[in-house]
Amino acid sequence: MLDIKKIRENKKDIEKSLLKRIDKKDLDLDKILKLDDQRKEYLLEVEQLQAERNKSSKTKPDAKTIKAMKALGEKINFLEASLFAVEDELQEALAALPNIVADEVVAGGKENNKIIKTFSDKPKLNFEAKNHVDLATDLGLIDYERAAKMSGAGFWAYIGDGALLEWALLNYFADYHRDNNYTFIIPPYLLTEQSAFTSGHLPKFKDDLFWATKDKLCLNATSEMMLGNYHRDEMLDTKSLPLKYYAYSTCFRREAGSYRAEERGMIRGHQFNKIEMFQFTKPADSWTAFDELLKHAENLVEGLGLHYTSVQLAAGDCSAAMAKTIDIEVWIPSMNGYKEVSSVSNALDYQARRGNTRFKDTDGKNKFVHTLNASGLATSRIFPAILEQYQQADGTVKIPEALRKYMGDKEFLGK
RNA sequence: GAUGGAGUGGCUGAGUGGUUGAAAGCGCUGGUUUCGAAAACCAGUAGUUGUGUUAAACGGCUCGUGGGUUCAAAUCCCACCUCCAUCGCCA
Repeated sequence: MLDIKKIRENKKDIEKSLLKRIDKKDLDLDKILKLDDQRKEYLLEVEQLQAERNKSSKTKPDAKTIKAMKALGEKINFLEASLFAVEDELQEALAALPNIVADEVVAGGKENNKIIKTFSDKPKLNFEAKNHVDLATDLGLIDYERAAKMSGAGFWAYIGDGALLEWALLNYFADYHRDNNYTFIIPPYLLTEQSAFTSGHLPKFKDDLFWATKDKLCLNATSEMMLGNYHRDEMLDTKSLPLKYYAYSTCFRREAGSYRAEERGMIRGHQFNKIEMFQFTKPADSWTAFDELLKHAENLVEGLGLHYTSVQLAAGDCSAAMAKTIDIEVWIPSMNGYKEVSSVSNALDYQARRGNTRFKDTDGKNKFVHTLNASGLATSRIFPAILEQYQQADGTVKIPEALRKYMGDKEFLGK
């Protein structure tokens, strides 16, 4: 949610920023300002009448005043109906606007994304390399068939060393964040409609979420949904900022529609595990925090020795709430491409405004915090990347050094 | 799931229709006193929003949330949420 006051003050700048990500025909700030003018007009009128009524309600009024106040009450109700209608319309129009983007974010869609960093090289596989689905199945790490029997397509079960590898990854991530003094949260996995709305996933992603309709709850698609709500309607202690969290949750996504053949296996499933980093900062500190989160996410992938690129997204490819996003994409040889393993984003005050999360600044004014999030990391693409990038000619997979201590010092999968 | 109780300012806690945005205490801030401190005493101390130059001043709204009754609601009515207690159920 953008600040109507800022729209009023910096209309030109905001317009210019928004046009980087949406079409001119979808943008009408003048209409929004006009609605706000109208809102104020009604508000003033209503408040004046209310003041009049309050004055005569201080003491017991006589019969004549009661009659007059009754008429006044009806007038107030009538005006209020108009006021509420305008307020709703304004709210809806404001909610439909995406966030502004940072200056350095370029206009346009995916085609304008820019690689800003490349780590390591593509591994040289001087033999007939297998894809991760075959590797996982041949090595007995993942059971796709029985998972489908139990739960249908789009699910898998980790078994044996596969489960240990998954567990090792999560431990490796969690330990890293713990050592950086982030606070660990294991949130509930089901959330209310209100929370999904606050996190910005409703109404847009309604069909991408799993619903426990009887209880009016939905399964979280990312713990970002929970973390964004964690301090909803709170006044944070200024001294406590920045608040740094990492949360583990299983994530559930309907991913309705069929997958492309290349997205077989665990590249895109209904359920996966992810640790998410999240920060609540003072406005002045959010870009420093952004760099920190990016560094942490990159360190995690680098610690596993995986070849990846960091990509700065163009305005149209960032999700609506985000002012800037950098994706970390890991190399999946069998796909001859890179797949996202982390998305590092700064929402500025866009989410905080929706969630009403504020702090009292040194000047005594209440201000909205800035929120940032970054995966740190999701396992479901790291796992395949490890299998494929670390596969050996004999069909085994070398386990990245950093994970071995979580797997009984095992060196190879399949040996 | 059932029954009962509760939800008031930073905290504790009064308040069942009319100058109550809210007693009192605690806490906090300033002052008096003191070499300094404590104690005591005095004064101040909710949020949000609107008009206004982010002044002064004035106004609206806010006693869990949302509706309703009334000229007037913290106070009466309805629904919901959360917490506590007891009972029931329980992978």
